[in-house]
Amino acid sequence: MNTSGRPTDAELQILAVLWRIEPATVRQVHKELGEGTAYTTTLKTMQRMAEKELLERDESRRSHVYRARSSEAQTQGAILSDLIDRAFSGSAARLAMRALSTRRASPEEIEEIGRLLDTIRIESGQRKEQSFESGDDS
Amino acid sequence: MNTSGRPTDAELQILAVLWRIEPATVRQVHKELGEGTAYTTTLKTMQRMAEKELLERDESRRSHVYRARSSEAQTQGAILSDLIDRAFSGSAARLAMRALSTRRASPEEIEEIGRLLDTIRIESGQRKEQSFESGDDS
DNA sequence: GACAACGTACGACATCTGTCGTACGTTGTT
DNA sequence: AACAACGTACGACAGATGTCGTACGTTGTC
Repeated sequence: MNTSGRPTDAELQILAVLWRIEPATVRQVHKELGEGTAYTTTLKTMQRMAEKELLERDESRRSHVYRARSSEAQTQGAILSDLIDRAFSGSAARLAMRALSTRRASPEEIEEIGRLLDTIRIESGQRKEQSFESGDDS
Repeated sequence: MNTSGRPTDAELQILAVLWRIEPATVRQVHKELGEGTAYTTTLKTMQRMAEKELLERDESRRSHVYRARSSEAQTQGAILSDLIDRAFSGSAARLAMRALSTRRASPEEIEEIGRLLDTIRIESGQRKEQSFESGDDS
């Protein structure tokens, strides 16, 4: 069974669509997926996802309307957190570097990451100053 | 079926061990995994991995000796590349930032990523200069 | 040589996944 | 009213996965 509530391949594919057009009906999602499979396949998967609490659905209309229960960020974070523990010895940085080394990012994105790093430095800097400046140690 | 040759949970768990102590016998791997499952479970999984070409084994000794066919870096890269496409619209940077925002990294690691960013900047800078600085084309 | 240890090879399962086909009810159109 | 469209609910399946138990051969030890 899945270690966490991690979505399967088919589920993630559906979530990716919902992250773009949410909420949506099965028909809409199926259309977005390119209709490479039978409509009932998408339907079934979304129903199972609703059972698993991955999606929530509004049955007030004839065509039920679905939306993800967790935000895109939360889901991505959960997937990554799981992966970080299982394949990167618990180090988010290792995963990040591996991703950046494996797939090229645009200069704009590189700068964006640089800014994120600055933010993180400041955040942990707050804490750091206390043990840095003060000459005491332990 | 798996989109790519992505290892499953149990397989990744075994790979993680091999990345630390390679090569290794089933017995060793099983021990490292904490023996939470039957020995034959680990054996079977490793045999299946060998069939799938995820592992290669040396049968010259009584206790077969296994090792990963792809390096840790390659495997991690493959897993991430797949995930980048399926959940991050193809952007490695998005994935990296999500990881860094979700799980805290140490100051040392932050600096390490900073240096990686510099390297990437230089690499793409090489190419850039030509279309940037020089007014001529050749 | 007899017997316990240890290793591999297999066969078997229960689940989970991805996929459909079919049944059946609701809406909308003539 | 009659019928085509459209939607959901289900049952079914094949394949992959995670787990074992059992069978059987090899290695050491008394």
